[in-house]
Amino acid sequence: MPELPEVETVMRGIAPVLDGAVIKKVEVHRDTLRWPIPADLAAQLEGKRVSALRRRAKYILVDIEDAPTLLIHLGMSGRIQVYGPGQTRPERQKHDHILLQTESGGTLIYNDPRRFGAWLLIDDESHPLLAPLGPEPLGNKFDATVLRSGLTGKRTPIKSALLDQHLVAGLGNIYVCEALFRAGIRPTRRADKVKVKEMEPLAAAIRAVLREAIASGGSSLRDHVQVNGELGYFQHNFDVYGRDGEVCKNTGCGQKIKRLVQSGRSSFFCPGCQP
DNA sequence: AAAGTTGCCTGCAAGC
DNA sequence: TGCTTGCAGGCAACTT
Repeated sequence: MPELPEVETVMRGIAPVLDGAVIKKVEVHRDTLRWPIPADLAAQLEGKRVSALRRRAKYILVDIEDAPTLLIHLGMSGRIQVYGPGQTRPERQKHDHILLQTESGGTLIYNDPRRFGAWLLIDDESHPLLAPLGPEPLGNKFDATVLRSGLTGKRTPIKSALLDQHLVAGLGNIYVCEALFRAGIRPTRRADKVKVKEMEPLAAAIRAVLREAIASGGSSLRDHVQVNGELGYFQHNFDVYGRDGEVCKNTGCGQKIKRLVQSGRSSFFCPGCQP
């Protein structure tokens, strides 16, 4: 379920239970996700207080007092559910790999059928997973200039270039398609052929698509202590993603959305609006 | 039952 | 020619 907006939504959703909480118990029921879960995870976290929750690209970072930072990635199918002190949580389900309990009676459950996710302990952002990441698209270091320099000389399709987390961090397959639609750029165009005057609209489209997705995901969670990552995507209706054969939403266009495969991933675009 | 939101790694090709 | 870099494809494991 996770691109940047979904990860942001999950992070906000777990904050009420985790932020400032003291971790009482950590149960690990699998030794490996994408990578081995640190054998000393429980020992490192138990008895420590969570000092902050952050997001970097598609990673959730849980800062712990007097301990390494917990890095969580949801991969393709990672989900997190949290239960407040008063709530009874269900029996452990299939693919519930990690359970975390707080002193105040909160519970966090990590479920991940495909196990492409990650739970790691890191010292700081110089960690090899984080250091090479590009700027946050919603931060002040991302703009048209970043795009321009990042796309120069790239013969790969613009779609692939934007999926590269080293150019800009946090975009995935869905929101790249959505952003390119808004910017009126066909996903197959060579990255270095995207014009300079298209950079600003593209940067703006990326920011807008992500902001709106966060807003819609966040609102769906407002009254839920339970975090369900699916809400982010579920509540959002996309302009092109998954709409192969359906009519373009732009007024007066009337053309049908097309699907194609680039580097093994589906792309969706409007032939009329994305020349 | 084909396709799926993730990212790392490989092997090959292009370019200098 | 040999090195570096970049890119397309494969893969991980399971659900719908």
